[in-house]
Order: sequence, then C-alpha cells, then structure tokens
Amino acid sequence: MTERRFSARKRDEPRAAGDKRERILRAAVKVFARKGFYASRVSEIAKAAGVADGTIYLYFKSKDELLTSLFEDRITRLLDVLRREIEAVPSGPDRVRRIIEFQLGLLEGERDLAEVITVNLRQSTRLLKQYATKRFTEYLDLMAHVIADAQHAGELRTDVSPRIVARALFGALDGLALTWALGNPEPGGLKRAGTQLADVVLQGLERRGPAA
Amino acid sequence: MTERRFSARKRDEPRAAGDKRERILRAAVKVFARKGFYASRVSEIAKAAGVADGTIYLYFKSKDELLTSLFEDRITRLLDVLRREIEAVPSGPDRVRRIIEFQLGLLEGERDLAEVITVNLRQSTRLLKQYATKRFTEYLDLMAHVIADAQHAGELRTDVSPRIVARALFGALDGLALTWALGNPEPGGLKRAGTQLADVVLQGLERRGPAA
Amino acid sequence: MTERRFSARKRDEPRAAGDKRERILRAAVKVFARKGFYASRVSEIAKAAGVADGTIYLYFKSKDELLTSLFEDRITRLLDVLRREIEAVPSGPDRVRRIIEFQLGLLEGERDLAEVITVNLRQSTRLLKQYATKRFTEYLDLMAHVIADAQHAGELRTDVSPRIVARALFGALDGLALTWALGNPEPGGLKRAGTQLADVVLQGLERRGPAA
Amino acid sequence: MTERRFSARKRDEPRAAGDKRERILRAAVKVFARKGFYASRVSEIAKAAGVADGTIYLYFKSKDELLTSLFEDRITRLLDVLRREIEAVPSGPDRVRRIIEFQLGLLEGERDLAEVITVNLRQSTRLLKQYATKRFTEYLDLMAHVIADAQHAGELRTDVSPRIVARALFGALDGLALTWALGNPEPGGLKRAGTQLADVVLQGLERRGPAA
DNA sequence: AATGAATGAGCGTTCATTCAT
DNA sequence: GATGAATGAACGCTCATTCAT
Repeated sequence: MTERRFSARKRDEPRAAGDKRERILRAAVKVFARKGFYASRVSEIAKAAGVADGTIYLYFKSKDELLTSLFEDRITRLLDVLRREIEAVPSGPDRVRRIIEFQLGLLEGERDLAEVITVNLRQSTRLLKQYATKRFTEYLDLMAHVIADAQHAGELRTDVSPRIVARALFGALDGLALTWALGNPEPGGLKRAGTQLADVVLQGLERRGPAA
Repeated sequence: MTERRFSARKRDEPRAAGDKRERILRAAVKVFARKGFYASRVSEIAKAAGVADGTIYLYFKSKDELLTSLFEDRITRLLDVLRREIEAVPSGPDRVRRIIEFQLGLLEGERDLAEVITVNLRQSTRLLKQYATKRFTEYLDLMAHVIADAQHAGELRTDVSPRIVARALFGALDGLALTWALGNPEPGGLKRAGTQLADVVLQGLERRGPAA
Repeated sequence: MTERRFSARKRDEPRAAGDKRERILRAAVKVFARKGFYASRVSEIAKAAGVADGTIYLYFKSKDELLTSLFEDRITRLLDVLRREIEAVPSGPDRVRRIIEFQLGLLEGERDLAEVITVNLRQSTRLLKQYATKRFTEYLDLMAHVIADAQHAGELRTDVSPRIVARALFGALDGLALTWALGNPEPGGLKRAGTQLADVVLQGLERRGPAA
Repeated sequence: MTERRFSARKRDEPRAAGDKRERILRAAVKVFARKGFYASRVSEIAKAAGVADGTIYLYFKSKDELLTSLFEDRITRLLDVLRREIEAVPSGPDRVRRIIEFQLGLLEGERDLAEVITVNLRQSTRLLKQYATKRFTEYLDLMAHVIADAQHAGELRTDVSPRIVARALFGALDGLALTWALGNPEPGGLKRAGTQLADVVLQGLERRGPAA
C-alpha cells in the first residue's frame, strides 16, 4: 500500500535481499491474524506484501510451509529475547513475573503476531502436531526450567511438577490473550491482568511456612 | 449405503428426526476431533452419521452452522451438568476444585468432544467471534461467579478480579488439555495435573493472614 | 459398468444414467483430437459434454485418467470388433488385408478417435509407458498371432518374426493415418493406400517358390 | 554456474554465440527425450545447458520455437547425411535398405534425438501441423524419390504410389523405433528388425515375373 | 550478452451446497 | 423426509516469459 513511494532504488538499496522473505512473513502475520489461516488467501498475502502471487513460492514451498516458517522464525526470535531477559533477572519469583509480563507484553507490541500464535497455532491439528511442536516445546521447557531452578533454590514450593506448572501458566496467559484478541479486553487492561495473575501464581507457588 | 433396510426402530419412535440430528452431531464431533474443522469434509460427516450428504442440510444450514450448533448444544449440556455439580458443593474452594476436575474429566470421558472444544474452538476467528462467544462467555461467567461468591463469603482473597481469575483458570485447564490432546500426556496423568493445579490456584487465592 | 440394468427412469428419458460417462468420453475424444491432450482444457471437455467441470471428476480421477480410460475403453471395444472380424475370415493373407482395412477404416468412420489414438497416444511418454501399453500390446499381439498362424499354415514366409512384422505393419498403418490426420490425405484416399499397402506387404510375406 | 570463469576457448572462437545455441539445443534434446515436450521445463533445459533461464530467450523466441528449431536443425542435418549416403549407393533396392539402416541406426547412435523425433514429434498437433511439417515432408519426399527413381529404373514394381510407400515405410520404421524407445526392444535388436523389414519390403516391392 | 528473481495468467481440482427424484 | 448426482465458484500452485541489473 505504501512502500512504493520511491521504488527508485538506483544506487543504495536499503532493503537488501531476504528483504522479500521478511515482507512476506510480515504480510502473512497481518493477514493470518485478521482472518485465520484457512480463510486467508495466498493472493491476499501476496498483495499485502506487495509481491506477485508466484513470488511467495520462491520463498516458501506452500501455504502450509508459510505458516510453519512463520512460527519457526518468530518463536525462535521470541525465545532469544526471553532467554536474555530472564538471565538478567536473578530471583526465581521475579523471573516468573518477567515471563508473564513478556508474554502479555507481546499482545500490545505485536498484537497480530500474538493473535497468530494464540489463535492460528491451533488452526490445524496436523500443523500443530507435525511442526509447531518443536519450538513450542522449547518455549514450555524454558518456563519449566525457570520454575525448576527456583524450586531448587528453595524459592518455590517443590511439591508440584515444573512442567505441569509451566503448561498451566502458559495456558493461563494464552487464555487471557485470547479474550483480549477476541475484543473483550479486560477493563484495566492486560497490565492489570498480568499483575493479578502473577500475584496469584506466585502466592500459589510459595513455600508454606513451618506451620500450615 | 445399506443400513437402512429396516429403519424399523423397535417400536414407537417419536423423534425419528431428532434422532438423525443427534447422529449427525455425534458424527461431527468424531470427525472434527480427528481432523479439525477445515480438514473435515461434510461428506465424511454424512458417511460417519450414516446419512446422505444432503440430509445434513435438512438439519443445519451450513457446515459453519453445524460447528456452531455443536458448541451450542454440547456446551449447554455441559453447563447444566456443571451447574448442578457446583450447587451440590457448599465450599468455595471445593467448588473451584470441582470445576477443575470437571473440565479435565471431560478429556477422559469424552475425549473427542474435549478436543473439538479445545482445538476447534479456535479454528476460525470468525466463528469464534461471531457465534461461539455466547456460550463460552456463559461458561466463563459461571466460573467467575463461583470465584466472586467465594470472595464475598470471605473464602478467597478479594484483591483479584473474578473474571481475570476465571479466564486464567480456564486457560490453564485448556493448556493442560492441549498438551494432552496433542499426545504428550503428563506423566501421572490428568488427575495429578488437576490436583496440582488446584493446589497452586487455591493457595494462590487464599486470603492472607493478618500480616501481608 | 453394470448399473444400467433398468435405469428405468419414470417414462421416457432417452439419455440413460451412465450415459454421462459416455458423454464425457465422447466429448474428450472430440476435444483431444482437435487440440491434443495437453492443450485441451478440462473445462472445454466439460462444456463439450454439457456437464459441469466438477462432474468429470465424478467419473474420472483426473485428466490423465480420463485419457487413460479413453484408451482402455475404446481399444477394448475395437479389439472385440477386430477379433470377431478376423475369425470370420479363414485365409491368413485375407486376415492381414482385413486388419489393414479395419485400421484405416477407423479413420473414416471415427476420425476423431483415430486421431486421438494415433496422435495423443504419444502425448505423454509417461502415459504411454504406464497405462496405454497393456491394451496396445494386446492389439499388437492380435496382429502377431494372425501372422504366426498364417506362417504355421504355410501361407506366409517363416523367416521373419511375427512380432517384428506386426510392429512394422502397425507403424505403417499409423504412418498413413498420421499424414491423413494432418490434413494431407493421399490422393485416391485411404482405400487406395490400404490396397497398395496390403499388396506390398502380402507380396513381401509370400513364401518364395522352390528356388530361394 | 561455474564454467564461465574462462569462457576462453582455446584461441579464436568466432561463434561464442553459436556455441551457446548449440548447447541449449543439445540440452533440449536430452530433456525432451527423457520427459516429453510438455513435461519438460524451460528451467530444466537451461540448467542442463548450463545457462540461465533467460538466456534461452536470447536464442529462441519461445519454448515452442525451441522444439521447432530443434527439428529444423537436426532434420536438416540428417537429411544432408542421408542424401549423401544415398547418392553413394547406386542400386534402388540397396538405397531402400540404406534408408532403413540409417533411420534405425539413429536409435543407437543418437537415441535421445531419435526419441524426440519419434515421440515428441507428435506431442502437439499444432506444432506438428504448423512447423514440423516442412522438414518432415522433405524427409518423406527424399524417400519417395528413391522409390520413384527405382521404379523408373525398372527395379521396383510400378503399381504402387511412391508417396504411399514412403509414408508406410517411414511409419514402419517409426513403429519399430517406438517399441524400442518404450523399452521393449525386440530380441535380436534393431539390426535384426531392420534386416527383416528390408527383406519383406523389398520382396514386396519386387517386380513380378511375366507370369504370376 | 547474460542473469535469475519476479511476474501473473491460467489451470486442475475440490467440496459445500442444491435440487430433481 | 431423504437421497446423492450434479454443480460451479473458488483457490493453490506452476511455469513460460520478462526485464532491471
């Protein structure tokens, strides 16, 4: 829509190669977010990316693979950021809080991407089972590690499985995201929701004092 | 194809029609669960239901409406059961525990239905936004009411929004269900996951002693 | 294939069921003959057959299979006729003459079909290698048998392989058909060409007198 | 991709261009032979020729024209060779034998080219009708002339049309080639097939003695 | 001349939906 | 009501061709 302004790149060429791949991915995020994977047309994505339909197939083998690559690419990126953020926080409980803020923060910073991950991740059982699982599992593992480390450090109760907690926590965040994505944002916003979720979860994971 | 020969149901059979509608819904649950909404063919559902393709359109306006009706029908039924179960439990915290057990219990009792609700609910943003929301909201409201009642009864902390808690809790349960549905059942099973989730959530919702 | 028994439509109804398959085949012959397999559009065939595009796929799995079925169906039919005709002729040389007349006669009676067989048979090496071969081989075998029988009966020279003769004869007929199909009909027509070909071939296959 | 480094052909090399054109033609023969005209991709031919896709269009106007040029070029060359060979043979019957050997010999010497001529010649009715005909006709004419000359010289029977014989003979050779190309080579090989074909044809074309 | 990324028209095929029986 | 053959709009994908570099 914009973009052409000066296509006039005679000399310099700020947008390098691979550029196109990225443009397509960005367009795909936007379109998938708006209409869901199945209702999105390859031609729409192409148009949104400002390329010809066929061009998409120079970068992705199929529409399916476009979604797959999208997950792969974006989640890898998110994982990198999240890992760094977590390392910068020393306390276990604070790390949990950080994860919560991070995941909900996505919704405000990159709403479309969040919606794609939240909603489209489940568009296809097949996709989900075949591809998305690897990175998704990595994400859950990261959360589970944070929990487990804090348990070993004596910061959290040890009578619950880190993996179960991680999955439930992810689900809780996803659930909040879903209602937000569907247009019923919590009054007070995600920030308030995140704070409250963290309050409950952290109190719930607290080690119990000597007496009950 | 065969099968009809004698439709000859035992004796009377006042609801020949209702019968068929239900058969179609049951078939739809099975097929949607296995392949997802978009990958399911109307003809497959017809075959699974033992009716002709066209017959489905005597009971449902479209494939979309079939999914919609499925939610409507099943969730209404679930809500009835859940409401009754909750009324039978007097204590707020126990009610929360009951909800958790109920929702996870679905996965074992009616795995297909659970998978449809868990996975297919998100197949289509449009569907989700347009139709499914009503009953879904009712379900969340039920959870929120239980929380709110318990807060008013002084059984749970009051500094968190019942709706936020309800959504997060629903999400957490959904998250556990998802990993189960995808074939990575938690070791120890859903029962153990449910118990741990309840432990954490209830401790998290506990009113804090005099201090704090 | 069966199915027709009584298609017993209410009253009249000149065009019976399975009718549609035949209509599609007939349309395919016409269209393939005019434009060749690859240049023919499924939608054109549908239109020529007076059915919807999708209908073709109720009777044939793909465009490829349509061509394949066409060969199968038509050549089977031709083989039946040819076998009967040959049996009615006692003398070996006369049988050879009969085959020649029969194959060239096709060109006048069913010019489109002849063109499809002559030209389209080779459209796709893959098709040719995979499917068409069986019936085609049967056809060649029939010719080879006629030659071999006549050799055993002492009617033809025995120093040439029946299979080689069959293939060459088929090729010769096919070659005459090709130039005809391409619009350069031999002056004097196919009949004359057939007679001359038979004259040459039969003299060529004659047993030599006492001296070599 | 590599290869260019030094295009540095030994010394002089006036036909840098012709070089590429020839490489493309050679690649086309190979690819067309393996997969047929329609199933061959221009990009495959480019790759096989070691040039960029676009380069092909510097030498040929279209994929169609590439096939056309191929025929033109190769058949012209074959005609030259065949003409010279025939001139070197004085006797009519021996010339016929020479033609047979020549055409079948192609199959062993340049199998790919033979397959392209034999199979691909018919890939497209349109191509066949529009372009290929000219050279093809020339080839047939050469054969017809040989027959006619021999008839005038009293070496062959005169009651058959040289053109009909030429077409039938070409077809016979083509038919033998086809079965060979399809992978059912005659036991004894083409040589034996050629000898037998020549035996039959020449006996068939013999002038009959005064009596029967 | 040579390149090869980009194009976009065009096609085979699918499948939800209809409707004559 | 019930059927299932027929429909045809719609879409993913291919690939010959172009053209900026």
